[in-house]
Amino acid sequence: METIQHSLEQAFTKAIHAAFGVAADPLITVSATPQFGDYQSNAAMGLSKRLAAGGTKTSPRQIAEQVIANLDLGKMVDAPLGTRDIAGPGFINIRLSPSWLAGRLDEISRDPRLGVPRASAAIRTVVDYSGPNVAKQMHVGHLRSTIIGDAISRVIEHLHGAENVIRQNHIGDWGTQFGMLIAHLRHGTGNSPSVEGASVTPESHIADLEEFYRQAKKRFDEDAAFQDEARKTVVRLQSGEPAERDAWQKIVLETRRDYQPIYLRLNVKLREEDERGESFYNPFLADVVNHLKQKGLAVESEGATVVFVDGPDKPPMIIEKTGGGYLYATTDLAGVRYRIQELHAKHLIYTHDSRQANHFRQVFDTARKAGWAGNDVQLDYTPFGTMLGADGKPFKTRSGDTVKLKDLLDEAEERGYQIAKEKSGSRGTDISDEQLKAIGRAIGIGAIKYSDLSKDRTSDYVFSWEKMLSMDGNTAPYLQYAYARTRSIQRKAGKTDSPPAGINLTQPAELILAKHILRFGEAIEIVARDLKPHLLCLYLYDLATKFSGFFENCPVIQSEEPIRASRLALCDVTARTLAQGLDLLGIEHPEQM
RNA sequence: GCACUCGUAGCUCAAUUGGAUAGAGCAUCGGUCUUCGGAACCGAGGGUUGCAGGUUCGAGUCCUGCCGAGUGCGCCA
Repeated sequence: METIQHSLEQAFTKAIHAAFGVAADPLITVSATPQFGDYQSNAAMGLSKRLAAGGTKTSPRQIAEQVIANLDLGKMVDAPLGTRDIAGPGFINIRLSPSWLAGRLDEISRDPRLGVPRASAAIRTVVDYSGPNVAKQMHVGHLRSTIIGDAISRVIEHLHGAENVIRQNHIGDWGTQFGMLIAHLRHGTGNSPSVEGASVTPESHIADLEEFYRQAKKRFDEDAAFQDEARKTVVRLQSGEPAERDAWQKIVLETRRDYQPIYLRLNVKLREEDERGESFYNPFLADVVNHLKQKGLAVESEGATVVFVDGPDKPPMIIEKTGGGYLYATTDLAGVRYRIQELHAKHLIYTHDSRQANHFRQVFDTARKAGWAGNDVQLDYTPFGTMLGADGKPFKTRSGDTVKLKDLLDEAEERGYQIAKEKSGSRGTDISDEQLKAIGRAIGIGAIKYSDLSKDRTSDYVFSWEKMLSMDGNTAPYLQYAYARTRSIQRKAGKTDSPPAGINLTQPAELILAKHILRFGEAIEIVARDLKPHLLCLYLYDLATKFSGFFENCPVIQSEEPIRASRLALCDVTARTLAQGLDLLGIEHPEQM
């Protein structure tokens, strides 16, 4: 099923071509205010200029007139457009027919995809996100990448099919820090992590490793001889020495036990098979460097092998260190090549924080010049800002430490549980404690994810429990509540034997809600185009708000048939759209709250 | 020093590849309703979109300069 916007685009493109013999984007957008109708075409002004450049001077309004004279919108409108639909400098306003909208909504109510079209040509996409580090617990620094990357993946899956989206968890399981860690392990400190002790719980393992990491780092920073030893150890590890590899593997396994449960709690789809850590690319790195050398892109400089991406006078990208050893630029280059050549991806997306902007710009630029990423491959870096505390500084614990993700999720679930308990108590309903905990999880985890996803990812955002758990405004609980209300109405209405006789839109609030439901596909397409989940949040918030308006003004259960059936159907499509939207964000939606 | 990102109402955030009169929530103030889930509704005030130019029929959005905040910048990732 096509979106309304796309149908209008086709009709207008045809009309423009018929009138002027040119192909032009009709620039169809949703109208800002109802007085200008539902959609508008903004093409006439630009077209006037374009035709003037070709020697034909025509005013935008005249152009608009000729466009609508050639326009056939069929039953989408009650009457063909006329001069009264041309406004301002040459906007063409389109007011859709209520009966056509009702018929359309009827179709969508029977469509499992709710009017969201599949991509016309499926494109295989790799999404790189999360990327926790070995020997460390996940902390809030990983949160945004993990949930934004997952939401982007889900949306693209919905359009291009799950088989065309490959998640890649580029974990930090390789690199210089392992030289430090292994060297520190070998020298012994009296505080070595008990990486072999089966009697030790996974949690305490990780806690030990973190302390161990701190000690190793301290020693590395203070002791020049130790630094040298660490560098040599990395080289031995990277050339596959068994002793080093053994120590390394133990550390990796311990870390994995920490982050997989976190993904499950976050309702994030990353699994162990999505893992392609830095170590995975180890066998390809020498070849990557050789290839770049052969292409003349990589050169020796001050003992290292580098690519002067920005010219000889600017700091280069280092791909091999003095004395051997590769860096994360080399690994990412190998990743680009692997994803294109082996995974056959045509679209690579990297969801990492904005501090990596320069890094990815250099990697992409080099991958293009090296010939790995051709013109048929799209490379996207989708950066995001920092999570801030109420004080406007990076989010930390009161003592100034980074917040562990596990602790954050514990608190979210507890706060969600308290809300669920309080609300159910005030309503006097009978819900088991187990159910309350499940609802509390949905609320708490949903709130954390939604408060992040609902903001434009490029800017920093302020973390606030109070705001994200509010029942008012653009929050997860508000949307979850709206969903629960739709389901509550349906439950109260009981089973209706007769299938809905069709949807009728008579009240303004019904029409407003219906029009918005019909835009779901457009919203999803925009999210996929801009890779910005907050636009989906915005759509869902508007949907919930418009449902609320409908709910206030249009009695459902108390209405007479056939209005009752029509409104129940409206509730049902609303519910399913909310549910589908929240699913695409990876946020749960309990049947009752 | 160079580069990138950002600057919108008191606060937190929107504004569909440049479109018409810049919108929500919170907070503030005023009002309404014997409720299909009060976790309600209606209304008001609040803006020179950091500043100054420029491009355009049209700029919060694009360009230049300045101010302010953040981030990155040869052997960590």
